[in-house]
Amino acid sequence: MARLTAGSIVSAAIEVIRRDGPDRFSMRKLGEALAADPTAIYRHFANKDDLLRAVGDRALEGITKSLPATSWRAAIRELMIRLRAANLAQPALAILVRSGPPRHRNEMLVTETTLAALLGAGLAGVAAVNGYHALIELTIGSDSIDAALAALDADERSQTYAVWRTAYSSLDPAAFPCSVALASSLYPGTADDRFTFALDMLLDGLASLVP
Amino acid sequence: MARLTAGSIVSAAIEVIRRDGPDRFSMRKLGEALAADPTAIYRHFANKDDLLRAVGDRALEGITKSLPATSWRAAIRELMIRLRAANLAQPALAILVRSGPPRHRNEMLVTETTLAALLGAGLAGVAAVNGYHALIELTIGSDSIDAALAALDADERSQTYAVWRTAYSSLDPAAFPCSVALASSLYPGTADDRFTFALDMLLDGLASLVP
DNA sequence: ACCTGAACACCGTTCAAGT
DNA sequence: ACCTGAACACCGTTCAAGT
Repeated sequence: MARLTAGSIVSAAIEVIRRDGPDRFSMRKLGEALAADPTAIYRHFANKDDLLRAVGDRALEGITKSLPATSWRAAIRELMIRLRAANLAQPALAILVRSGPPRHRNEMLVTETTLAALLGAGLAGVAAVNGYHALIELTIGSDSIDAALAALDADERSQTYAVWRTAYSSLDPAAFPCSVALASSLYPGTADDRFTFALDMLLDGLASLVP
Repeated sequence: MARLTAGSIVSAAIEVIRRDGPDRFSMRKLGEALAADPTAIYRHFANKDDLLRAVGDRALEGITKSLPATSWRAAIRELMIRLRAANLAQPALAILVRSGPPRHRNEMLVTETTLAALLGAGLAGVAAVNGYHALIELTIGSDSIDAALAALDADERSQTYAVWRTAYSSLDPAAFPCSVALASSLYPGTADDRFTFALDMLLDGLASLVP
């Protein structure tokens, strides 16, 4: 019925993912949301991965705008925090690291902005590239770890953490002394807090490369 | 026919994953490998996730044995490199970070050994816990990024990187100057090299917390 | 040019029935 | 006690046929 375009398909996909969660997203459901046959989507995207990558790029819209200009470090820190937030809001997209070449504008802008900040800090080209890859590995990688729990509401999430802590505290203290002693401290704060700590530690390490 | 046990199911699953790749692993295929009905597996494992977690733990067998005793840093570095290697060898298992409480011995040992090393370095309990989470986020997270390419052979992998570099080098140099200038340097070395660089940077950051 | 609909080749999981 | 087999409720994708 409705004339399909790449843009309208992406918009509908975002809505379905938001409504049903990323695990329950399917081409059949997307077809239903578009009031079109699911297979019509294949005229505009090669396959589901191709579509999800376009959805992912839409989630990065504007991500490199108005970053703090105070320091290279503050700019990168904020960019990675935004990248993480975008990924967690649209999980299972694995923006920027899917197989297949990078083809979308916003993911390219993340790369460009990060490299520019590291070069601006005074890093040599090779060090800047290594730093870029390290930041992406931590940021995108941690998303894939946290995505499942991020989908839960706050209550379920803290219950989950409580169960996990209990698992560590019930271990044999002779074989697992540190785990038992620190069980109640595990999973401190929010997943965002833990990511930010890791990011700051990594940035500390990268800062030591600045001449 | 054959009497099924949890252990024999895990062994058969490892063989099927090794043979067909993790994406093509299914309960039906596992049933065939066991010469049993696929649904019989549900008598021994609650679901596919539960089974894969047990498979993952088998891949961690002995992972904390004979770590370097020279320093806390060397021990953790080696442990994380091994954890990454185990994850990449059995991808899609996301060892240590699946939802559901940690219940398996080897993943518990990774936690215990890491916490012990950080406490031994002189970190306070809270700092040790934050450091542990940071290390796991980077290590397990980077696995999930690299798993797809790790499954390719060396030739296909270097071709893939070449295509990605070309995508960056063909950008408009006015809008993407750093990406174009550094395109040929992107994805340097192996994915293992890039992970090790990131790990060393993170360990540098954590070392600065040692009193 | 664009969309439909049947079809192919699969999934994970449940549950009544068998031995 | 343990396993089978039918069944349910789905998947992604292809391709000949329609408009």
